[in-house]
Amino acid sequence: MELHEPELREVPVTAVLAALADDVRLQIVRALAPGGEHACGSFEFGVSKATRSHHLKVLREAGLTRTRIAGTTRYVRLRRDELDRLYPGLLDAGLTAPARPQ
Amino acid sequence: MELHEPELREVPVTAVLAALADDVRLQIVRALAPGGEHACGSFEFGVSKATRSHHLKVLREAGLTRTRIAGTTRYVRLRRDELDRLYPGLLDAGLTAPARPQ
DNA sequence: GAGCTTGTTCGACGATTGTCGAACATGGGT
DNA sequence: ACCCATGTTCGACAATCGTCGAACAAGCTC
Repeated sequence: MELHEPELREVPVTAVLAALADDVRLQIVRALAPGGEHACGSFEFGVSKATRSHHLKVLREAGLTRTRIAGTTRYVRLRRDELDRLYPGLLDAGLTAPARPQ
Repeated sequence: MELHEPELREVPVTAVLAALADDVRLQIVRALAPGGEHACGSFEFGVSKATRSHHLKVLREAGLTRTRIAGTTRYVRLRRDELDRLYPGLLDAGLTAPARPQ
């Protein structure tokens, strides 16, 4: 299985921003933010697993996450260091903002 | 004429991010970034004026810009201070990144 | 008032996006 | 070998988005 994990600097900024501009994906990023690996199946955000798989693909191809395959499960982690180096503050903007206004 | 210019904290982060996740709008923001007011018509980015008007509306309703009406022309400016206070680093991420990778 | 300039609004269109169930692939267990 | 668990991929669908030309609105100038 080939996983497409682009270099962050090769991803257009608009693609990174677009990847973060979705509620479900932002929830995934929030869950990933404290660090460590999470199994894909551990994300329970009220969408089907097809949809979840789609969102994880968007995040990965935008250079936001990295995925490790172990047997049948896949572990995802945030590329925080790279993100913070290339776009300092961007991640924090999405993380610290209230999920919903007010 | 009523212009809808929401409080920034009342705008979902995803809306702010989505507003920035477009090439034309990012070019507008870049042009606005140095400061000062720009007439709407001063943006020449290869789109029709209908499309430009649409993008400026998206930016305004996402809380990114403020518009002053003077006669038949409208002057737009970036809400930089508010943006930087609420989402430090977010604007810079979009501004400092190369328009196109490489 | 006539005409020009600036900008918005109104369909319309094609493309993209988020969502799902179903089918498929893969790698354990027993 | 068979089943089960974990994920991906494949249509399909509705909704949203970016785009345009045409029509409209409002204000300036002569």
